[in-house]
Amino acid sequence: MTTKPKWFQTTAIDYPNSRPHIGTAFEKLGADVQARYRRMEGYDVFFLMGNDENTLKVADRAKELGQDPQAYCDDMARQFQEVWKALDISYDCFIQTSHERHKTCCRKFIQKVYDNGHIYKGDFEGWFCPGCEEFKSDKVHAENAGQCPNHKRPLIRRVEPCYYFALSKFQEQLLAHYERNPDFIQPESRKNEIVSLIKTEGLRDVNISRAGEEWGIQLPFDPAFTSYVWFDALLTYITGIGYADDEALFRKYWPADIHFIGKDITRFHCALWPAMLWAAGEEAPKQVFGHGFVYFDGDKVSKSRLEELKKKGLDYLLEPMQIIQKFSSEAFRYYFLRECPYPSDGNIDPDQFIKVFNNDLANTLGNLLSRTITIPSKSLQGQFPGTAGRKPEAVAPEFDAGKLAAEVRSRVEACEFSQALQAIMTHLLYPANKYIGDQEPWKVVKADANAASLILHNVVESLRIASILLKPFIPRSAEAIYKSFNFPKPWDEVSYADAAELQAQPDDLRVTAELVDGKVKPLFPRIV
RNA sequence: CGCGGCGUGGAGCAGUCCGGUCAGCUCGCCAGGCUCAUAACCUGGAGGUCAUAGGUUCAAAUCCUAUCGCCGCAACCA
Repeated sequence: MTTKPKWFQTTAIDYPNSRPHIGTAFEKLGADVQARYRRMEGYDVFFLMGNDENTLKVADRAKELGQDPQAYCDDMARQFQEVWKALDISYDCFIQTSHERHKTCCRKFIQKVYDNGHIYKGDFEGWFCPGCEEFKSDKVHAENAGQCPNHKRPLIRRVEPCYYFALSKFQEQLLAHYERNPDFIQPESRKNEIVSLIKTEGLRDVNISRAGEEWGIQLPFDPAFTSYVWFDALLTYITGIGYADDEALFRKYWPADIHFIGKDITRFHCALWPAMLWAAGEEAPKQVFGHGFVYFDGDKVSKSRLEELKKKGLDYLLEPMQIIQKFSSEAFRYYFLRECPYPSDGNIDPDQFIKVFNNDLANTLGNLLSRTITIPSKSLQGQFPGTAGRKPEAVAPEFDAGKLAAEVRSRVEACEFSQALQAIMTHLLYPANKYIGDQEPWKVVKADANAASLILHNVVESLRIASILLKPFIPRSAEAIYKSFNFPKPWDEVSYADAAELQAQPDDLRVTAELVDGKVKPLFPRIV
């Protein structure tokens, strides 16, 4: 019995005070490609997602709507998962931080950190707004002439007892960790950012308690306080794999292989989180990946921008569910993965969306499938005679399946999804379209059916390779392409190794796709 | 001097880490070919001082310095 290597990955947990938007979807998409790729490569994958509910904003939002906070959270969690499922995000577990399972985990963890002597009681002094009932930073105080920007009332100096996590103690250990594990923070620009932040500003101890709040997790050693959101939010990464209730599962999957996060929360994941884990006697995660953001036409999507888009009828582009309904989940996935370089920022643009879809998916990939199938289905009884046992030929002299598979593989592992897709297009699918045009099988078939069959065989092989390489990106379409022919290897068992060489098949190839009038239904109907 | 990113033919980008094989890709435009295919496909063409100015080098989009312009984060928006 061989044991599969494990792969544990997470995405950032989201605040459910509004519906999932385009940016959160972007994060899940990249993570999903990684998870699907790892599964294909034989990893035992655990893909964790969830919602971060123990924040006052959530409680406030529920109150606004006249709902019980828990009911509100559960409903939002349902809505989030609805979107993720529609997008084919293949998560294994969805955590809600307001659920008891998570709270048990937090208490156990926080108690451990406390017992290990990394939490101490002190005082917090700062500028407090009675209207907001919260402390404001010195910067807010300075920039607003001592007034609360929301309430336009003077901020008052206030001191209250609190608990601190001794983050500063871990500063040197963190810097040493980054040094020893150069891949811990990806991409590299994020790492430079965090290192210089720590070196110039230093790490201060963090106030991890909030007083007098009902919504949240009580500190196990002092129920008068609830936990600061970050101190509980990060713990979802271990809750989901059984930190408090399934030791074996936890030991199997921890440490995480990769945490996908937005670049804005890098410091929490790269500094606070490893320190917390060490404080509780656990290992730090192996890697934190800070992806870029999605902008609309080069700008951030602000409230005012949203109003403007609504007037133009383009606001649907910000609502994942509406894009999926208007186009398809595959179109959605492809656009973002192709157009937005995951490590850096990307753009959503309605015209570009249609261009990318039509060019890559409709004209190149979908059309290639159509033109490959029509000749055998109309002239050769759906067969490709003479192909049994024959090793297909490359569609271009410079095409090298092994090289392409290796490139796509390394791009995917580095989360450079747009480059992976570009490589598939440039090295495989564009040449395949050119090949079929140059060889003119529609003419050849009139004189020599077998010769035409062999030409098309080479194109079918390109489609087979493309479908496998594209499987993590557009799983449904890739499957449809693969299953358009009688390849003996089951779809669920293909891996990138199967795409790394031109393969002979035992039997003559045959069209197995559903046909109407001798033609396949367009896989990606052009958007006009 | 808070931190980070970007500036490449009309548009959007890749290439920059590890200088030469680089000026590449998609769209758009012009001309032609083809007709198997989703009015799809293929070929050719026009169009670029690789932001600017210096420097290093036999050689710079690529390395160094400075300048200009745009953007993001910095404040619980991923």
